[in-house]
Order: sequence, then C-alpha cells, then structure tokens
Amino acid sequence: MLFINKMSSKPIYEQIVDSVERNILLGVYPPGCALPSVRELSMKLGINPNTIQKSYGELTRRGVILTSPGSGCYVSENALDILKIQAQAKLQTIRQLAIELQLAGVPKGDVLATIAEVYAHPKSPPSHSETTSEGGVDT
Amino acid sequence: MLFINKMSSKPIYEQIVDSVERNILLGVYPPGCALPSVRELSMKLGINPNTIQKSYGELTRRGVILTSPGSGCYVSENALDILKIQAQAKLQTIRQLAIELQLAGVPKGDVLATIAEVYAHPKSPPSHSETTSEGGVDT
Amino acid sequence: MLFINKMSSKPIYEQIVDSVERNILLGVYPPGCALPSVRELSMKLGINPNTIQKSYGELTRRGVILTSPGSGCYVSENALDILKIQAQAKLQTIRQLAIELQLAGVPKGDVLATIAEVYAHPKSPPSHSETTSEGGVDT
Amino acid sequence: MLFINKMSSKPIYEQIVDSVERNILLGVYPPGCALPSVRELSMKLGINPNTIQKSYGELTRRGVILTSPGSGCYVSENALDILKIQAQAKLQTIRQLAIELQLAGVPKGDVLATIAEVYAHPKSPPSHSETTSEGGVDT
DNA sequence: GTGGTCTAGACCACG
DNA sequence: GTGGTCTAGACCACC
Repeated sequence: MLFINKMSSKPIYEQIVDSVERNILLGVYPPGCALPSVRELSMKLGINPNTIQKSYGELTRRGVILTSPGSGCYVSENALDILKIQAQAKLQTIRQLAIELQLAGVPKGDVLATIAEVYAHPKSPPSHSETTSEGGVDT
Repeated sequence: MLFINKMSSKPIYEQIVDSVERNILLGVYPPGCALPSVRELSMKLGINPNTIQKSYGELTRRGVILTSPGSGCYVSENALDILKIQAQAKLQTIRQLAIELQLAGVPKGDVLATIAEVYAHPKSPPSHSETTSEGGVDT
Repeated sequence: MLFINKMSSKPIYEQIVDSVERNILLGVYPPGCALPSVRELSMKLGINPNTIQKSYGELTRRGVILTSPGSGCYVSENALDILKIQAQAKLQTIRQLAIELQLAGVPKGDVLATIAEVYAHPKSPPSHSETTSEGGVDT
Repeated sequence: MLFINKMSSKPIYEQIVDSVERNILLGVYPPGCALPSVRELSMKLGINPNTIQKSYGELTRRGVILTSPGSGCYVSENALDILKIQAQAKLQTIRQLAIELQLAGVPKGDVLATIAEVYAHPKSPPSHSETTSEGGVDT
C-alpha cells in the first residue's frame, strides 16, 4: 500500500503523509474510508509508532483526515478539495524553480517540454507508475 | 549584496550558497572575481564566521569558486557552466512536482502558464546569447 | 576500531574519513552496517562531535554512507564501488610521484620493486575475487 | 622559468620550492648557479616577496641552496644528492598509496603499468647531451 | 536516542 | 590580512 524509503533524505513521517495523500488522490482511500491503524502500519512498515502518529497528526492538522478517538482515522469528506488547494502551493514552488532555471539560462522550451512530457502520461486512474525518484524538495 | 533570512527553515549556510550562486549568474560576481572574505561577510551579515566558511566550503566543493588560503576566494572560470549543470537537476525537481500536480488534477494549462509567465519577465543574465530557444521577449 | 593521531598534520576529520573508508574496504563495516553514532565516536576518540559530524558529512557527500537523521548513518550498498573509483584517483597521484622520481634519477626497478613488495603481502579484502592479476601469495 | 599557479590548492611557496628543485634536477640550475633574486622573482611572478623568501628559506633549510647575505642564493654543490635522498621519501609515499590501492582491489598490473608508462617517456635526465627526444611536458 | 545547524572563541598556515 | 581546523556548548527536528 504505502512505500517508504528509510534511507531517503526526506523524513519518514513526511513520506507517509505524502503516500497517504497520493493514495487519496488515486482513489485508493476514498472519502470516508478508514485508514490503517497506527499499530498496523507500524508493524507493516517496520517503523516506530510515534512516527506514524506524527504523520496522522499532520494529516489531521491539514484537515485531510479525521481522527475519532477509539475508533480510528477516516479520510475527510473534503479531503480532495484540500489536496487540490495544497497543490496550488506546489505550483508556486515550481514557479520559484522556474525563476532559478531562467536565471541559469535554461531555455523556456526545455521547461515546457518537461511539463508536457509529464502530462502526456495520464496518471489519474489507480494505475501504477514510477513516481518516487528521490527528490530534494524543501520547505 | 546578499540577503539572508535567519528565521527561514532553510539553513543559513545554504541560503548563502544560493545567494552567491545567484549573484554569479547575475554577473554581480563575474568569473575571476574575488568574493568577500569570510570575516567580512560574517560581520556584514551578523553571522558566525564558521557558517560562512561552511558555505564557501560547499561552493569550493562544487567547483563554483576557487579558494586560495591566505589570499581569498575567487569565482572559478567555469562557474557558469557548473551552475547550468546544477540547473538541470532542478528541472528534475520540477518534473517530480509536475507529476504530483497532475495527480491532484491541476490542469496542464495552469502549469504551462506559470512557466510562461516567469519567462515573460527577463531577469537579464550577464551575456547569454543562446538562452531561450525562441527569441521571446516582452514589450 | 578507528585510530586517530591528533598530532598529525592531516586534519582529524580527514583521518576519520580515511579510517572509516578503510574499515569498509576491510569488511569491518559491510554495506548496510550502522556506523557508530556521532556522539559515541566523539566520546570514544575524545574528539569534538562537530569534527566527527564533518567527517560523516563528507562520507555522505561521497555517497559512501547514507544518513537518516534521527536514526543513524549506514554504509551505502554501493560503497565499495565508490571507493574503487576513488582509488583510481590515487593511481594518478602515484603517476605524478613516479614522474618526479624518474626526474630525480630513481631507477624504474626500485619503484616497481616497491609496488611488488606491497602486493606480496595480501591485506585480505572481504571478498574480492579479481584483485590481483597474478595469484601471488607469500609463504 | 618557473610556473606557478596561484589558484592551485598547493601553497604557492611550496610550488616555488618544487619548481626550483625541478629546475635543478633538469640542469637548468646547475650546482653553483645563482638563483634569481627574491625581488626579481617577486616581480616576475607577481607574488609577495615574503612568499619567495619563505621558499628560499625552505630550500636553504634542506641544504639544496646556499644563501650568502648580500650576494644572493646559489645552488649547493651537493644539491643533486640531497634531492635524490628526498626522492626516496616520495617512494615511501608511493608505497603507502599502493597499500591503499591494493586494499581497494586495484589490480597489481594496473599500478605496475602506470609506473612503466611513466618511465617509457624519458623526461630529460639531469645531465648532458641528447636528452629530450620528445619535448613538451608541463606540470 | 539520532543527525544537523549555529554560535563563540581559539589557533594555525599562508600571502 | 586570508582561509582552515578544532573545541565547547547550545538548540532543533526526527525516530
């Protein structure tokens, strides 16, 4: 279900957050769906329960999931909307990177081609593909 | 010359690296130019000399600057080439972000428009004759 | 495990880097193995944690070890390959020294004999099957 | 006469020492020959006189040159012998490097081939007659 | 507990 | 004056 790389530079709790959000977008975890329990994930991934807890806490803070104590965690009804808003922030990150690329003399066409190439491969349905390629995205 | 934000989550030494690299691309520090000394920058920015030193060490390792102990640090002759190669890595970061945006349902046009908007505002690099594949300029 | 000479002209942090790399080649630290923690080494060697940290940072940059903050540092899977590539650089150092020896009139035979003498004493690497072109062993 | 690289990582005073010693071995500065004055070299190389002075001091300490105050510096009569002894120290450096290469699994043949390749190109022995069959070597 | 960053202050070698 | 190393001690994020 969730793929975590313990050796990545990206913090594990952040990888879990990203994975869950990706699964929600992919429809694997539709709104209302119950997430795996902290204990279950902890064992399955071989990761400290505190780390899982931190991830779920972050997702709760973002409003992506709801925590009902004693019952479990569920994907919130407006999770998809929230995730789309979050995506807008990533657009700003791209914008900042584009500014740096422009400064370095990278041709506009190269950047546009990269974007076009990504969108040429539809990823919306719950199909699988090479998504994680180790990344250094900060903040 | 260099703007640093001590409150940012990005480490100070990394901000300095980025700032210096940006100034090199802007032509503020042309190849062969002497960088401000560790102590000078330290005082001017109100930052510990060790932190500046770490930044200069990283730039040296990247080959962006040459350091000659007892004399100072100088922008290397092929600094611009190295920085352009580094920029290619950022393109891959953009690629990864684009994949996430696509998954979140952000339209391809939004991303392309963001890129185009950035490239519509020329940042005046020092003397690139072959920067944009298409001679696009505003006005 | 690691032997450091505080009085050497070679920086301590560099000695640590070399020692760790040597232990990896010797199989003392096999790929995947966890390195001693920064604080542990610091105490055991009587050296400031910052200095150890600098060494581990360098090893990480070289790709010899992987570091996962909060967890520890681990020998990377392709550490041996990287170290072998680094060794090729040392060959060039030998080449330069040989040029100087030749200029000083040192006979070719003296240099070759020195090399042969070293290779006559196998240092027992972990599991190299293709190490010496000639299966020479002493008796 | 002397080639110095101000941007090298090797200290300038050390480069000067090496250059002078190389010229002595090449016969450019035979025993008894007067070296360029500190002032002259300083101007010709664009280097601080203190740095030249330090180099000459080191050469004097090694017994390679003699300083007669008010008159100048002269290559000592036994300079060649001293340089040959110094070369023996370099052989030990090669030995140490060979040990590291062996540990990294570099084949004995590779090292021997490197030595042989160097000695295959005669670099103009210290004295008399037809030396450089093929010219053009830099360092 | 782990690694990572930063500060303060000291000392050294180089130019 | 320059860069480079080291120590001491502190704080942070992560597991």
